[in-house]
Amino acid sequence: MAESIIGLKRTHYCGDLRSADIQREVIVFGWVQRRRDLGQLIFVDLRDRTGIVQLAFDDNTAKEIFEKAASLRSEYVLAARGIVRLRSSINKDIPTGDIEIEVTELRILGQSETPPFEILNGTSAREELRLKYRYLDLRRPELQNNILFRHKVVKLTRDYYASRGFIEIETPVLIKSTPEGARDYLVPSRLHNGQFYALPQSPQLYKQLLMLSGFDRYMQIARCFRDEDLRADRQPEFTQVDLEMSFVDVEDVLEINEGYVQFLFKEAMGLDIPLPLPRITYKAAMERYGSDKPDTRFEMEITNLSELLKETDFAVFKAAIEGGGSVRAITAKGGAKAFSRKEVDKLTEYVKGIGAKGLAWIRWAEDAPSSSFAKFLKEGELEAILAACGAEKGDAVFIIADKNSVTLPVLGALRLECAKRLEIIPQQFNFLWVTEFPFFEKDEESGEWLAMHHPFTSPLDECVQYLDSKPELVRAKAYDLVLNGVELSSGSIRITDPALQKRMFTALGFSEEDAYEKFGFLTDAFKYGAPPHGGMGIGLDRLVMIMSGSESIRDVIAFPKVQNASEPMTGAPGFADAKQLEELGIEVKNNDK
RNA sequence: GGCCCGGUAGUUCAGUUGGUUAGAACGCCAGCCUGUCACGCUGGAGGUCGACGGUUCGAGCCCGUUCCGGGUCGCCA
Repeated sequence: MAESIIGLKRTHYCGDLRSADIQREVIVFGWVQRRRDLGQLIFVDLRDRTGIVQLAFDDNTAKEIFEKAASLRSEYVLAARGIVRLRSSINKDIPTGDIEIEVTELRILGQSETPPFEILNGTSAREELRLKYRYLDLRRPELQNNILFRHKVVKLTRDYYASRGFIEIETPVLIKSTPEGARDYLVPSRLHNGQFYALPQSPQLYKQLLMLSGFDRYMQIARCFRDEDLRADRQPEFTQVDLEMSFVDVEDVLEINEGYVQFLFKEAMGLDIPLPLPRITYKAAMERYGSDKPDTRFEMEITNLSELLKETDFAVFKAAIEGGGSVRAITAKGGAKAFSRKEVDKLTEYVKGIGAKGLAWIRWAEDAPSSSFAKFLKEGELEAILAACGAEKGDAVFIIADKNSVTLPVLGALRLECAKRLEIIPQQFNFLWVTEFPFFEKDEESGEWLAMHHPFTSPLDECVQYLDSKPELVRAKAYDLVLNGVELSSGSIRITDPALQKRMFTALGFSEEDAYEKFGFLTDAFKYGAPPHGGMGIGLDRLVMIMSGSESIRDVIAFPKVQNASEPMTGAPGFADAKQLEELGIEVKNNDK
């Protein structure tokens, strides 16, 4: 039977008590972490969100309280009143380790069955089980600290942007579906059978309209939804720090957000992030790192060997170069030893899995380098390759020859893979702005030009001339903020000139009717005085994940979803009952419960 | 949708070449124990080996199908 809390008011959190509190009468609440019963002496570790304090029961304890203490089990919820005293043997491992509470009143506020797994840091219970009992897993200090840390980040975020004149405004969650980009989550309409709302992939259009309304600087901690497959750093619903500013260009947006990064890391972690943050153009990022989100915590940059090898006889290299592609390489320092022939075979399988036809390699372990292709080379070519790559004895060189759309991303991925295996990535926070993204992206299948960002992204002023003639040359006022190889944030300056917007839609292959049907409310709005504006959205879950050193985005979300987008605790999604479906005018196959 | 890894006691795992009654640790239950702090000691309970089917005299182990979880590629303007 649970006892009443009436008459008891907490004086302290468990983890806050210190030797300064000795002799003080305190009341604490918490969960039983562990009971150590020595017969005539019982110790109970009581846990709340601040930490653990030891309750002591001995021959001074009233018989009735002592017996109650003996009946305690793991995860019982207790109220304890008592006097703080010095421990006779001190535990240096915890902050409250020099004191304990001599209990004078004990109430069991809630009993507990034996939990399905032990609630300990570094628990070995598998995640599937922990997610089913998420409320128990969240009792573990590890996860609890993540959630508390997230709260701190959110609060600092609001503080920072509010202090810079940003206004927090909520935008709708039930919106009109726009058939662009990711798959929308749809919500059926009861009042309009057969019609659907969409959940926002981002508040993009609303925040632009707020700029037109004159709010000038907007921010929102916004929930966003994308019905796509999950990853370790991707959830179907996630949180963005969503921002938009009027009367700005690229520089202004980068500047205010650099300030945020510096403020946040200083206040939340005591770290100094030097400004300005480094920048790289999309083109340079692809050439040097084979990625539009390079991890700059280590070097291993890509070397282009095409010029050097343009006269080569080796058919694989020759074909790539003559076909308009390239031969490029990365050099893994110390890789000759780390990557045995067997390991190289694994890497070969790895690159084949991501689109390469094969992997050419050089291992320079002993006196003479061995390689997979030396026999096809002319005299001196191998040496020239090694020199161009800056390779020395002990290194391994990996070469991909193919179209640029293969060589670069494959080497980019291989670069990361090698760095992980070599364990050369230092624990630090490397920010990087990637700027001047291409505006268009050619769809490999259809050959059509698609917008790489959304169609309201403004082109760079000097690129506007190529809009109709050479789309491949058009670069956008679009920028990403990358942290340790993770895309944290994406943003752009938007188009505000209706005429330019029209050209944009045309270039993207929208008919005038199509464009009006989908985005008419926005283009109409732009007729009534649109200030220049731009903004970005910062992935809050990813940010907190990296700051807290978590391996998965699930570790910084209170109730995350698993890979098939279900939620193990509640079992969502679920079937709807027939009446609901009927009201919505929906017929469902397989609606078996 | 493809590929890779995993599923054996409440939990984490071991389980030999297919062979008697499937083991260990932690947890749980009971008893003992006055300074523990991962307390200790003694004893005990606890199993649909994810599910279904097949091969076999015999399957945790081999084969097939399937379910569940994780990672990844596709996908994510």
